[in-house]
Amino acid sequence: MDELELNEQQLIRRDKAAELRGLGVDPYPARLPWQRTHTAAEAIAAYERGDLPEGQPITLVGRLLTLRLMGKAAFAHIEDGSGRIQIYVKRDVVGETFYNTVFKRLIDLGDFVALTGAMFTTRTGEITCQVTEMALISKTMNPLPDKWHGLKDTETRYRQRYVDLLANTEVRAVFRTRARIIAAIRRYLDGNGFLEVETPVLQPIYGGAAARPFTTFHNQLGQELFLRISFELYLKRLLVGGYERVYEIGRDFRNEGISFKHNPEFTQLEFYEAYTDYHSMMRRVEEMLVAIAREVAGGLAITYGGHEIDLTPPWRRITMRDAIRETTGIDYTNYPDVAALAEAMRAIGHQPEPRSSRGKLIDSLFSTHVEPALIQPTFIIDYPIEISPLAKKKAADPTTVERFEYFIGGLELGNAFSELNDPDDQRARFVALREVLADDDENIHPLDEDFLNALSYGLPPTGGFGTGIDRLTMLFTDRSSIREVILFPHLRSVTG
RNA sequence: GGGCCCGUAGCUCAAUUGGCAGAGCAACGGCCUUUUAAGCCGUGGGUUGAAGGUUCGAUUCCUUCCGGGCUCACCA
Repeated sequence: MDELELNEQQLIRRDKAAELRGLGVDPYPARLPWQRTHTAAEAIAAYERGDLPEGQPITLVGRLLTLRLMGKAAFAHIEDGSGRIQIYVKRDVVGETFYNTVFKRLIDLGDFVALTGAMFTTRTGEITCQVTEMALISKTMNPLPDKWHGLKDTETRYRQRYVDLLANTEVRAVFRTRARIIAAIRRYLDGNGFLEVETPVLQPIYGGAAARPFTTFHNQLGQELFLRISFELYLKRLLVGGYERVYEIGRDFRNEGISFKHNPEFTQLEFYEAYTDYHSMMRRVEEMLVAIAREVAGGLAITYGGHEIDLTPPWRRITMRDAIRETTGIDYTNYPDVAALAEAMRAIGHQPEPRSSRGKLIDSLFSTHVEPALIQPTFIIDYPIEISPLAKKKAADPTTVERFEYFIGGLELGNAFSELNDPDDQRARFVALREVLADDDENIHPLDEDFLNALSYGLPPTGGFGTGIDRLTMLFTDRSSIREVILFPHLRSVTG
């Protein structure tokens, strides 16, 4: 550690560690001096139940968080994984040498301690452990953030999440909720006959979404590989293989801009169900979200961004055409060519990107004027075919596909289709897409011949669905940025 | 990538029109045996993100760079 530049407080703590060693106290002992008998929460609950009579010794462990030193006695709070508990340390009880030298001078806020003592209630009514013996079990070399304000600096919170977590209990709660959401999803899908599977993260050909991939290289094979941008094409192969219901929860990687709702790697849930279509998928999504909400929100009413949201099914279903017509007055079916639609958009003050396809214009109209207002749960159904190459056409209208996205709190949360299972149509769509993309983008998607081959062996009529776990977590924890629900969000590396 | 905003002590934040860089918590020394944002007395702690410029004088104004936030673009 030669080149470490230590500040005053770090130097003092190192001196204290050295002094402890001089006294024969290891600041990082290999094991606890006493076996822990209770967590903080268990000790308080047991005392409240009357299971811990006055004087019965217990052993607690935890991090020292606050200290109120009053001469020959002190109150403090320690915190373990279950919560906080107050402790009371009296010089007469723990001994003068320990109290004056170790406790008062050499143990700091932030240090981990073990202690034995008995429970009692203070004059002000707080359940407290009166310490008879205490030992340092791990020394902290940095001061903790402000005990009242916590750690606020956004950059430090993300770069040093461990400090954020230890200082801000509400941040720990967010990631507990995230885990409960994922557990609820698994429980729901497992309980409904879905098989959890794992498909390749490293793929020779990427597909299933319109995103730029990260590329990597297998040295021994001399092969370029892509980090997956979706699971879709692999999961549908599994339905060809005979599984009727499959799902995967895992990481997707997209080499694109970062925003409050985009992280380069994010967690996705996709599930596919044979012998259904997008209408059944809507009912499944409602049912699954209800299961999650009951689990993590205790009911179907949640608050997001100051809005009261009611998740009670059935949710509103409206076609993209009607949704756009309702808010902008533009019925895009009246403008079959790109130029006319762009002109109509300019007439309402919208400035369309010059070289957009018709599908992109419609999408842009939608995301600008409709999406932000979709606060209550809403299915937007029936999308333009140009922006939906993996969805089945509507029988009555070949310009439109059987697809929905669902929105809650103004957030786009997920996407689903009646899966396109005609191999020839699928090939035609891939080819058309390639031409569109090659036109305005260097990002040319390779044709996945093996996927087309799989379709040629027969994919049953299938409903498929994908949703972002990170955004779901934003919804259920009322966070406005995806970085608040990813433990270690991607940040630019610090160079200078 | 574009636009706007931000970066001051370990943490949270001040600093008037360009005029001696401060407070609370934390730290250090002392008093205090039921406190809880404990209290009281005292002390130390700064490359004001970095580099350059303007000026008698820059935390403050200008330029470039680094990092972050919001936003736009991108995201079938």
